[in-house]
Amino acid sequence: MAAVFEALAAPRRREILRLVWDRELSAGDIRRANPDVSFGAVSQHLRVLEKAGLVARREEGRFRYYAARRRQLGLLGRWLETTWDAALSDLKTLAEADEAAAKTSRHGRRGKPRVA
Amino acid sequence: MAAVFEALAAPRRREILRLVWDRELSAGDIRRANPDVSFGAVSQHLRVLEKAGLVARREEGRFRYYAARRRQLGLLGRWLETTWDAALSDLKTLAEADEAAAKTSRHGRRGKPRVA
DNA sequence: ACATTATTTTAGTATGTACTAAATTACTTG
DNA sequence: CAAGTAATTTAGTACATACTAAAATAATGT
Repeated sequence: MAAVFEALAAPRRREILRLVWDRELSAGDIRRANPDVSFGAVSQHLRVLEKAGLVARREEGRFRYYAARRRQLGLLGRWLETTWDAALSDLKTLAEADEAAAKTSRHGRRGKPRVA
Repeated sequence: MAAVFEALAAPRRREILRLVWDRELSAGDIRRANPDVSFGAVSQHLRVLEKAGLVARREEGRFRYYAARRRQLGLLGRWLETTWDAALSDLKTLAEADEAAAKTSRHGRRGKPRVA
């Protein structure tokens, strides 16, 4: 359990886990999705996730494919999913409110955008 | 979500959360249950847990009582419970195996104890 | 064999954080 | 009010860790 929480404490690793949640990606794919970080860093994060049992690794030629071990995560996995979904629908709600406001005023929003 | 995982990443905070899981305890009680750490450290941990929404704080006189916010934890809370239960039953299994071994040999165990 | 591609490993650095001791705030009681 | 108790806050330190650059490992293609 300790390893699981330690692994999920880092935002970068949560992002990686989410990235491989419903598709298998190679280490390079994951690097490409995180261009602001070095390949070495990604590789290190993957090792932490793997040791925590959060992702599975499959070797194929010179590629290493990673995928979330959703089955073994059980309730924790489902909690993650609902949390991610909630965050998404919050964004959706904001966007819709924005849309409605723009329509009402018949002008676009001014001032600071609501979402950074 | 970030705050939740960051809070649960520290073993000491997981222990405190577990301590207030099914009873409300004062900061002093929690300190007394963790005699190897200073009161200041406990207080800091409690603040982290509270900011993450994991525990609720109630003031009464000069006491501060803390309790886990189990309701709001939903599936995550249930996952924690099952994990803690699993760890417990592992210990139980070990103890029973030990007991059986002792009975079979009609002597107590020798050598290193199985659980540190 | 050599160059190329994919990934991991290592060494070093910089920031984050768990901790302590001491100062501070606030309630309670003689 | 003064003394004692409960808890928090602050400043400082030691250790953990996220990161980078570069070297190492390994499979593929020419």
